[in-house]
Amino acid sequence: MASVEDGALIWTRPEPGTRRPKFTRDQLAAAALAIADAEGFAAVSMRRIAADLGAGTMTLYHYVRTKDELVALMDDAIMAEVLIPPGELPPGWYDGLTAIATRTWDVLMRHPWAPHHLRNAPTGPNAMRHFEQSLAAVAGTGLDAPSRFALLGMVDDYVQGSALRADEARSGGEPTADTAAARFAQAQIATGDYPHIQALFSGADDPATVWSHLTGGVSGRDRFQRGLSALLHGAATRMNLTLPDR
Amino acid sequence: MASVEDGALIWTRPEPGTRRPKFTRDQLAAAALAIADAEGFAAVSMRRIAADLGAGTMTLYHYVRTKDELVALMDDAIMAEVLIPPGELPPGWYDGLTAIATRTWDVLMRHPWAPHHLRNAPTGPNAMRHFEQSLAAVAGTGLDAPSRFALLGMVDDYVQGSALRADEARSGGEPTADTAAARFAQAQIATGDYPHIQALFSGADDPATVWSHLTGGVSGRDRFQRGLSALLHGAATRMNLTLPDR
DNA sequence: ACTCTCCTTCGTACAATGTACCAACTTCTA
DNA sequence: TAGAAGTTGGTACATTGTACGAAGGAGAGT
Repeated sequence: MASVEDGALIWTRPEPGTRRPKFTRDQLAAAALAIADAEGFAAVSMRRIAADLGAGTMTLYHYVRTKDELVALMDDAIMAEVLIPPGELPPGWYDGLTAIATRTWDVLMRHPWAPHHLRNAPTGPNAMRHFEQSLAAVAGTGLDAPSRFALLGMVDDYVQGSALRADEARSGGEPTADTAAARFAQAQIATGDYPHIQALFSGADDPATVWSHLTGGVSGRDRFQRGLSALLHGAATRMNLTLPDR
Repeated sequence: MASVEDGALIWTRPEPGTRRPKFTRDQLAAAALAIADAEGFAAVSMRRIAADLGAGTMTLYHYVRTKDELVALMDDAIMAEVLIPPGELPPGWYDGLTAIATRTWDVLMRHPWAPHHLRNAPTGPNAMRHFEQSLAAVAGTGLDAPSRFALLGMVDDYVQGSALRADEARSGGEPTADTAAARFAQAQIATGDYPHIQALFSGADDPATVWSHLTGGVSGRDRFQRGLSALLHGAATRMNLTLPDR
């Protein structure tokens, strides 16, 4: 797989189209996205995308120089979903950032493989629009540039981390009952070497019960929003920002 | 590549050793870790590890069932670094969590590829010890189990997100001058479609200058700790926790 | 209409990877 | 000294990304 660094980014090269190509880059990205959502990112191979499109494998390389570029296209398509439609950004830094972060989280939950596999994708046009939108949200804070930047970074860190961990939990974390991982954990706890974990799990033998107790029946989305709120309140205190009174 | 799910976890199977094997699992993990640190995770192949160890490729499969298991070993080795030595955990939930999170961040910075590639690794013994240690840190808060769990989750989300983003920034983010990505971003900004980004970058044409201005000359580690502090303060407010007066 | 150009398609081929299979070697036990 | 079983590693195969280059087809110039 070629590096991202050689030559110009895909968005700087015009899409083929002087004659009449069979496909567009958007179609390739859509096909790839569909495969990833349905069967996971690992199922996305050049051969597979081409097959779904009814084309020869090497045809894809007329639209894209490497698979990494195709992944960049996938990333940009997802960033488009993240964008808040023009005019719908709530006023005020707190509500604005909350809206953006929550929407981002929702999108990432729809494409759970994304945070993990699109990590190396270069910044595309939609990622830039997202950044622009984020800056717009904090424009009214009165903060200087470095502080605004830092605030956005903190929020982004938290969103990414949450999405990543939520995916992890879904795909074989503690909740499901009889996985090898769960059995191993049970056995380890039974040794008595982990008193605090043991206390956490006390009162229930069924892992599912324990899990729902630990999460307090709160959905992942609510947990995400609570953490976000804590983070924003903490940041507000440190940066002397006004919180909406509510 | 086999799934993690089939059969028992590697830690439940005894290490070969009834006769006199040439290697130990720890040696495989150490060799793999050395390769990943020196040349990136992509350079870690079974053939390569074996070569470095002076063994035939298939020999590795006597110690490990799949490459995923070897990766699990790598992950567990890193989690060992994350553990705070017994007795050195500072008292108090705030200082305890800060110590654990910071140490974790430091370790992840030493193995920048880790947060990205070890994501699917199953929970091993050292990960459990880490969890136990984290629970110990919040034991004195008086919080109930779900709240303690939520607090740790928030911190973990933030640490993972920060480590991930720090790695991203290092490996070809904005700072470096003349990458294809930087040139693309410059060109986009020049269109005038991104007024807020433009304002952010105003006053300097040199990307490196802009970057150092945006980060305010603060190191990644300091930025991490400030965000962590904001998060912990926000959580303290929401959960009625006592902060150390300082 | 015809040809020439070059845009577009895609079959073949190759290097790299994880790993199944199995033969050979080695070491302990009877 | 045999036999059994633990340990090593060579060969082979399927799967991946993609380089190369031949073939098909649309439009321009005559």
